[in-house]
Amino acid sequence: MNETLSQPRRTSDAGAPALPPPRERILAVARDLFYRHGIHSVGVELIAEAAQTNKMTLYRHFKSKDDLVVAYARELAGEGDAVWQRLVEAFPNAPQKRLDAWVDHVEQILTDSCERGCALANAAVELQPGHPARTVIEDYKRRKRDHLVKLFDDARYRNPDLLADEVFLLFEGARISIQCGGRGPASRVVRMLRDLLSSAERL
Amino acid sequence: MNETLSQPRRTSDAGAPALPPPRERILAVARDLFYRHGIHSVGVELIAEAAQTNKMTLYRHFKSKDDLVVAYARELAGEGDAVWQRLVEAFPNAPQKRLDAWVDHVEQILTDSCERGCALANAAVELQPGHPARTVIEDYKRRKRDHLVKLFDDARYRNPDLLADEVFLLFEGARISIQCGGRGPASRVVRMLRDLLSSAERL
DNA sequence: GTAGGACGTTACTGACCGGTAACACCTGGA
DNA sequence: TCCAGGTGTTACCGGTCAGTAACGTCCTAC
Repeated sequence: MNETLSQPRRTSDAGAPALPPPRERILAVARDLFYRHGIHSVGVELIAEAAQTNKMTLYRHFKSKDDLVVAYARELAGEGDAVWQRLVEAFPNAPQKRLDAWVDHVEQILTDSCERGCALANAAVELQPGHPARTVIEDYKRRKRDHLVKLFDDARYRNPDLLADEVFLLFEGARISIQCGGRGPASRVVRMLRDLLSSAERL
Repeated sequence: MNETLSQPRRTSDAGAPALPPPRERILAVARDLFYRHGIHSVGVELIAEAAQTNKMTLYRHFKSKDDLVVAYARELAGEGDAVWQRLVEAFPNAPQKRLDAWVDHVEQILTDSCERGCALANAAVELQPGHPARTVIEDYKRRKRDHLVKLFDDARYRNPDLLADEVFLLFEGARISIQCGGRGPASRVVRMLRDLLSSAERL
């Protein structure tokens, strides 16, 4: 009845790999399952078990499933923002290189790990308008579009706003179309981007 | 106990507006509710009541909710195909006019009634891979892209495939972005389309 | 007018799921 | 040594939802 080691070990004293704290494990698992199967299709119990913990601990860290969903959206948005920050830090005074690096990044996203498109867009589809996570998503998408404008502005394109819209929509369209109809059109989007950027007018 | 007129009248003998048969009412309501609130968020009972009927009748016309979802997807896809068919019939030998009419149609879709983006794309997001409705959606999206290729080919564009991909992705991106972040970028997509088509190379 | 088919009504089942209570356990620190 | 906080375990509640059974009612066609 009295099982030793019923509680997953975090300290690495016994050769067993040290686990991150439960909150991190839960978020990591939620991220994977929400993305792969959708938010509505994944129950909290499944998440807790996959995170090697249980529902009670989950509810000690998140007030509700909706709260977990908000944290999920915030994490994704935070990582997206971090990408931009790293890009700016890596090329603070070389906007063209920054732009090239961003296109490479897009290419990598679209070829690896994009089976189900953009996780935040998918979440927006599943979540009713008014859900607290939706503002997180909408704010992030606006920020992303603004980052693009700045990127093209810094790279001295003539029409950064219009160009940003175009690139933004192409990217969004590529990811949504990957999951309904295959990679056909999306596979050529990187080539389109490069052509578009090389032929667009500059100051 | 014995209510007269408990069954909605279909015959138009008493001034009451004649109702379409139950199956049509159910599909019409499902279409509205699935689109506005998402498939998972709408129960069969709600659909039946909104269609002025009941769950039993619904299950006499559809084997299961999944079956209803498939019919929903098929209806949407069928209407999309009908648009193309009408376009071809209206301008059988005037590809340029056909193209212009299609752009007008896109403009109309994006300005009216697109609050929640593309219903089929949303359904694909909500439905697990392997759901029978997904093949309907994927086939339709592929067909749509092929129609675009033919449209640009008929209009004697130099690179119909690439152009079709570009236009397809812009349109898809516009609709997904409308529901996560507002109409900002999407509001300019029609202008982009016209610019793109007028500046693309022709034979 | 009668038989059959389509529809309405009520009630129910069984499963799932979000969320909570109560209690036992282990660990680290004072 | 003992306390406190974080965690695990079990069991449970209430609600929702897909799907079904049984029966009554109406309309239509013959």
